[in-house]
Amino acid sequence: MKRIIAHLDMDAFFAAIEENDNPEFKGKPIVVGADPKNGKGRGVVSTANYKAREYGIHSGMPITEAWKLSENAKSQGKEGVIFIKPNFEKYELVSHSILSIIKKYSQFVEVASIDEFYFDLSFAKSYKKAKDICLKIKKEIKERERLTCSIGIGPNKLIAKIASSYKKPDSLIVIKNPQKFLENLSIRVIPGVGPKTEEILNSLGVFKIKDLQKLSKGELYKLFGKFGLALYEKARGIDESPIIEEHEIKSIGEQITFEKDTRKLSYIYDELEKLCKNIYKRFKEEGFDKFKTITVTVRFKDFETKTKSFTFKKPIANLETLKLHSLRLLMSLINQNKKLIRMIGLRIEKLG
DNA sequence: TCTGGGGTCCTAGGACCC
DNA sequence: TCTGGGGTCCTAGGACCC
Repeated sequence: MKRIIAHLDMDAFFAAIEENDNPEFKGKPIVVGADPKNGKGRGVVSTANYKAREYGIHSGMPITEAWKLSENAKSQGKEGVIFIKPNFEKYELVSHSILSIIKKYSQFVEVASIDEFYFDLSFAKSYKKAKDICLKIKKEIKERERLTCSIGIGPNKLIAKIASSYKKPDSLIVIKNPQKFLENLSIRVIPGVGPKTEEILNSLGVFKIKDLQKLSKGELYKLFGKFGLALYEKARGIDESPIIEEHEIKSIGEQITFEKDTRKLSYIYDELEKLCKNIYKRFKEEGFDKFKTITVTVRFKDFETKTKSFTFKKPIANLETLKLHSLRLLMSLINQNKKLIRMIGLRIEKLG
């Protein structure tokens, strides 16, 4: 049985929602992300709308850099960027609405992130019919939420995913011949190939997927281990991974970057206590009542990042124990050196 | 003035058990 | 002349994704 898989990716999701909610933003460059604080803010761009992308702004970029690009644009008589803090509760509601639309058309849906979904359309039996279904989904999302999305359709999740991002925004692409489709694409479009893997492959003269296809399984295994074997398959458009309808929660964590690097212990303790309380609250809300492992992270001024974790012999259930042990782990990390601290984080795992 | 916050998965060495 | 060997858990770090 040949599968037909679709991947739906919302276009500039957070920014598009904000545009809809604030008609006065229409047609203007918008950045959802950290507060730029006149060029002194800490954090990055979460989503830039397409107008802001024309200024060279993109997600992941330091917010200070986006702010500078906006100032430059203003000095050239162009419109300044509107900076907005993200409202995840709001985006979560829209995400649920999108999911409910997709579920009207497909029984098997995977929520890959707040703005990405995989779904199975094998029952349609042909790419033609699968495409018609996706056109209807796009139309319904447009009518109900006034948002556009890009959809890729192919024989598996890998191809569907690459296809959905091939011609954003507002696209719908069917890939009938994965081999040919992949040939001239950059290795970077393969999920799991990030900056490090790209650099290693580039150094071997591998830039496009057709170059990658020339490396043997053995060579890739030597370079990347288990991931290398997966890469061998991906380069050929092969991917048998299933649609996962329910993702189980494996860990719950939070982190906070301070406005200014500090070593003021009373302040750092207070922040750690807040992390404990928030995480514990979410842990309870998710219906868990036990955890076994605590991991504390400290990022120093120079960005060096250390973690320390501790696993209890028996599962733990109370907030006081979390506070006590996270403080103990934090202290041992802080006492490793005298550097100012930029960020602290806390995560609990082995939930039950 | 660089570099968020929420996650998952993998690796590698050492401990420990049978 | 010998220092097994496989499985699993814990810990720290790193790559990657949105």
